[in-house]
Amino acid sequence: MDRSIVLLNISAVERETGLSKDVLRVWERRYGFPKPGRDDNTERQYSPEQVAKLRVIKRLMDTGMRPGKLMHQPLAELNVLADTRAGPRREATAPVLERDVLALVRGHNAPALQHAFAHLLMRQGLQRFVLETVATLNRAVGEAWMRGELQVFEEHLYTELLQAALRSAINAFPRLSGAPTVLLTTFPGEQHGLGLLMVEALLVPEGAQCISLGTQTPLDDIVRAALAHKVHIVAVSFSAAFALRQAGDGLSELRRHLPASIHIWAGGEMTRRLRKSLPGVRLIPDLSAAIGALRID
Amino acid sequence: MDRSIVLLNISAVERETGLSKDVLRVWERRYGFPKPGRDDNTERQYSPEQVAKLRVIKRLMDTGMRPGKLMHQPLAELNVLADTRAGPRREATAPVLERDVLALVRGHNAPALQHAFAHLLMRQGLQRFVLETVATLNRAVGEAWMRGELQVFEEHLYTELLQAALRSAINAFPRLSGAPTVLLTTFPGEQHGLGLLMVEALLVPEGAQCISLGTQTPLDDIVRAALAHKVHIVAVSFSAAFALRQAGDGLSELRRHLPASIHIWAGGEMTRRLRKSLPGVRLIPDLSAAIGALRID
DNA sequence: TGCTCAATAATGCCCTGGACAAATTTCTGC
DNA sequence: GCAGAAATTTGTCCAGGGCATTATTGAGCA
Repeated sequence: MDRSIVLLNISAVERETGLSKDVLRVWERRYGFPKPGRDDNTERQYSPEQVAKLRVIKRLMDTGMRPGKLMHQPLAELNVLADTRAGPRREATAPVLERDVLALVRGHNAPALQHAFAHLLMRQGLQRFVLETVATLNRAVGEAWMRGELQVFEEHLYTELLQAALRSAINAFPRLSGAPTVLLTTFPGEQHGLGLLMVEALLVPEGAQCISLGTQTPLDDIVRAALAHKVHIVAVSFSAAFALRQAGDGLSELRRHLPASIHIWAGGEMTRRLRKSLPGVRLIPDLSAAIGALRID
Repeated sequence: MDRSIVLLNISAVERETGLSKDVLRVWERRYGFPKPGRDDNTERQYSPEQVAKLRVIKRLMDTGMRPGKLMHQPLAELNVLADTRAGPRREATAPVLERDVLALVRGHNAPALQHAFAHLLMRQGLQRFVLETVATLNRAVGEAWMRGELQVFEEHLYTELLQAALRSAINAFPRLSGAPTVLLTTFPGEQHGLGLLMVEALLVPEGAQCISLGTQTPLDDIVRAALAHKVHIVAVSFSAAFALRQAGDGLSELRRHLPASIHIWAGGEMTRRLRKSLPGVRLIPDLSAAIGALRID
């Protein structure tokens, strides 16, 4: 009853880390971590420290590392790994912007952050804003988060304000008809919609007509939607965390059920980890590739 | 390997219906439904019909019905129930709008739908648009969906275009400082952000300063965010599907961890089903109540 | 009749421990 | 140095049991 806010049951940990109950239990069995305490009813109670470590582990795994190697390292080691993993630190020239924006995020200065986005957007134009600024900032925010320098709510605020800015800018474009029509969405289980918005922001100025279904559209609904809207391209976005297998299977399914005349694009962080190539699916591991692909397809 | 798109494994059904694997298995054991086929490896394979029925059942349960009663009714019966449950059909006067909008949704006419939203918004103003039009349309869409008259992707398009329209309109308001500051978000597990946007659309014209964290903010991050941003009010939104228990527990936790000077609002469909009152939490079962509450708090 | 409180039933969620397939890594022989 | 086989790692599924909470029913009483 007076359960403290600091202890989470297995469902809560599943929600917060994205690791299924089965995985949490089997890790405990196999690796001895996380080994949560038990409540009166012998049910698992995870501490915030365990959850924090789980989050870092999950994030590292999303970049391709394997759990067996990570599980027993102390949090500090993991953070070092995360740093290394983050790739060579950006040179001292570019990061001014990142540093400033991160400072606003960490300073909880919502109005200034909103203003900064609007300002940059106006100065650079929508496409350049997305390609140069947003892509860089996302990476910086992701890395800061991985290093534990950013709280969840700070990342949420960043994402939310950015989405608002992009949405407004996109809506400001007149909706052209004709040109290629693109259906945008994610698979069930993929909650991150920022990628969709970024693609839309790149394509709309090119004259493409984008129809976004938001996140988590069931596979057969994607098919139905593509046919109903007579789109030329179906673009699906995946964050780094998305399960490789599920993505591959799903994309093959899509390919099998869509007429060959409809192109399929798969974009987002995850696509960089895909080993096998998927016939009939164009990988867009890089945002700038989207514009190029549009001109080809 | 050549798994057809029509058969789903238990994870997929969990994702698509929101019913946990445990629940799916225990229902099968107790009620004999859903009784999926098995693949070569004796793993459950659910048919689309079963999933459709599960969706309807879930939806009915979200309005307070119990599974034992529903499980053995044929789909047709369930749809009748859903109809009844939907409350007295709106009179023949109002539904013109709903009928028109639903027709656009079902006709997959994205440009016209977008235009309709923009038009109504301009004519009515943001607040009236939300209170009168959006609230009504949401109900109509929800009911049509429950009756199986709307596909998932059609509902997605509706939601997405509506959110885009609201977001643009909200952003067009100058951001005032001073006035009460409101933190908006949902609990982990609640993915529906439309409610947040609707509240924001009501409050911003009143001069309130809204800080939205988007959906699914962990509890302690809500607390940290509220303190960091020095907000006066924390507003949490719940769709009908949200687990009553989790909501009650979470709200009590929030209340315990926030200083008494910060008000807590709980809104959304779910709050209509809450039995016990939560001390220190203001229930906003009705959108129009939000504006009133703002003037009091 | 109507109402309160207790007994009973319904329901969701958690647990253990086993099994297996897919993916990855390591080994082996050329 | 490398292809292919063997071993290991890892995620997901399964069965069936238990318990706490919530809803419903029933009994006694005003």
